[in-house]
Amino acid sequence: MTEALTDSPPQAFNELRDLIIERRDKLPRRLAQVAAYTIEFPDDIAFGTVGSISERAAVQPSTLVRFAKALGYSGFSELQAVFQERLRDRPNNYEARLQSLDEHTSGHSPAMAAIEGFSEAAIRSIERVKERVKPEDLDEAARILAAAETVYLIGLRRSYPVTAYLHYALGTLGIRTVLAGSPSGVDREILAFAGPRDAALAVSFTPYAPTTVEYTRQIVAQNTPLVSITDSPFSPLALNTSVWFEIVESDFEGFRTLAATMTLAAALAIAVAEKRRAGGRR
Amino acid sequence: MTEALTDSPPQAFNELRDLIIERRDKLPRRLAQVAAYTIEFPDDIAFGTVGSISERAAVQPSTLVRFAKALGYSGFSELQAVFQERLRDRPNNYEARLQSLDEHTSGHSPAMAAIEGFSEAAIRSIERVKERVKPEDLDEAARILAAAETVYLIGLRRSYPVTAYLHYALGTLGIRTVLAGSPSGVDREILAFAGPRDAALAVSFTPYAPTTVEYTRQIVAQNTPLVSITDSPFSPLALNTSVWFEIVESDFEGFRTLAATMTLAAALAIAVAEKRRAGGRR
DNA sequence: AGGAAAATGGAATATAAGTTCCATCACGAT
DNA sequence: ATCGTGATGGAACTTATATTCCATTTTCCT
Repeated sequence: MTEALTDSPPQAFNELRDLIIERRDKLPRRLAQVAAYTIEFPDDIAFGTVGSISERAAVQPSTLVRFAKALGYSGFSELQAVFQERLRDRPNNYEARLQSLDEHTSGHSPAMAAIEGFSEAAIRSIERVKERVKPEDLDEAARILAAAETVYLIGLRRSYPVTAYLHYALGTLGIRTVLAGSPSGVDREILAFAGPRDAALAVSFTPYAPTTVEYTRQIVAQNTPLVSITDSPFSPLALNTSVWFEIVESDFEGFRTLAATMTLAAALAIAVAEKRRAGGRR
Repeated sequence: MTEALTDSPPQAFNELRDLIIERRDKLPRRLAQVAAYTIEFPDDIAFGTVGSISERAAVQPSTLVRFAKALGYSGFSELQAVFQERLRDRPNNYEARLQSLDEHTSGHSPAMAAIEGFSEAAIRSIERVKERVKPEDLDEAARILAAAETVYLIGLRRSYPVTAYLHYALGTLGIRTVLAGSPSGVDREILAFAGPRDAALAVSFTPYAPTTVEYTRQIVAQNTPLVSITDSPFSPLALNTSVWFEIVESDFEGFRTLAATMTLAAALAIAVAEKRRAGGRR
């Protein structure tokens, strides 16, 4: 059996990469060839099979196993896992930024760790909004809300701050809104006033408050156009809705911020205001 | 054999995603369950094996194959390939990513410009929080709030969503809160109950709502410790306050999001909860 | 040049993976 | 209530994958 390393092989891709580069010229010919291939086509290592990779790298399958063992892994699969980790859970864009965040985090007070953790989660979430929200949807939502005489805002529990914000934001922009979910408790009666010439905006995340779902049903039944913000295509709000947005807030220690949702809400408010200005008064 | 589709199944991830979402509610129970899992954990589909995925998705291995076939693929492996493509050949280096981001930005609809603009503003604001907030301040604020019998939350207008969020967040963490600023209009009387063994948290930004300023004066006069979140050292809230945080939300076209404030609020909530847990009950 | 040690290619093997099949179950129509 | 269709769970089967083994070649030292 080939010699194994005394200490355990790297689990992080970057370390592994460094190790391969460092060892490269001490390795025998075929193994060096594999080393070069792994550095050049890391994605292929992550997804390929021993057979397919060996073919493309022009070596024998057994050579790949040897290579992994020479690096201290128990077999090729173990080495492959490291290459896969690199591609996993990568929230597309801000990886580098987040990584530097992680480095800062360690060694701080628990309070500061919370700040860093939530910042990281918030930035990720916002990034995702940018990627996922379709311009057409935003335009359509803005059109609906801009055309409404009154906008009914529906949001309970965690979603309530969002509707409260929109209540404020749309209010300052001269758009009449009615906020459901406040402690008044007469929401149903208020929502009964909504008609086809109004519009409603509902916000709800898992676990969806039954009341919110019920309200949206009522709204739809009254032929009032509905725009929703929710966290999954399978959310009850995503059905029967004129337009809906998917927002996935990353969590930190099981707790979620509202940063991304607030960002979308702000954009929506501005878009509505612009539509109103452009489309003339109604 | 199960029915196959007439036209070929999607090779691009986004199309596949849309297809799954569209078909979701027409699928039988177990297949719908798989559908939800694939949307929620696409990375797992890309890297897992039929065995491991079926275990985590709580279905039989055969169900995964059925799911793939129901979508028109020849088998699970073919569907998996689409999930892998999504992760392959993604540019790693930071600059390239940012560049592609910029390219997306320009030439989009005004609606999308709003999303991009607010996202940028929000991320910048959050990063500033990270830099500016002092760990000692956060610790001290958490200590004050954790020691309080009741936490009084003061926030009007744009700040109201923040206190509403804290009302919810602290509530779920088992901390008694009273929310001022809601439409009830009896805030002053409610705040009169606050004493030295309680604490208050006030949030206010320019232009500072006179009512908020007045409330904080009242609170301080009653010897209730006060934590503030505001946007300038010269804010009326920064004076006479036990601890205060400076949050500057970047604006986009004169409009401000609450992303950074929400992030700080979340961190504060967690920090308080941890202090409570660590420090025993009072 | 001769020999030992290491490296290599390729076949053999054991393991794991994906797929198929069938008995059973749930549900809707008659 | 009964029948029939479709869905489901789980075992059986087939394929392919990673790993091991060994004969052969290469390398390097004396």
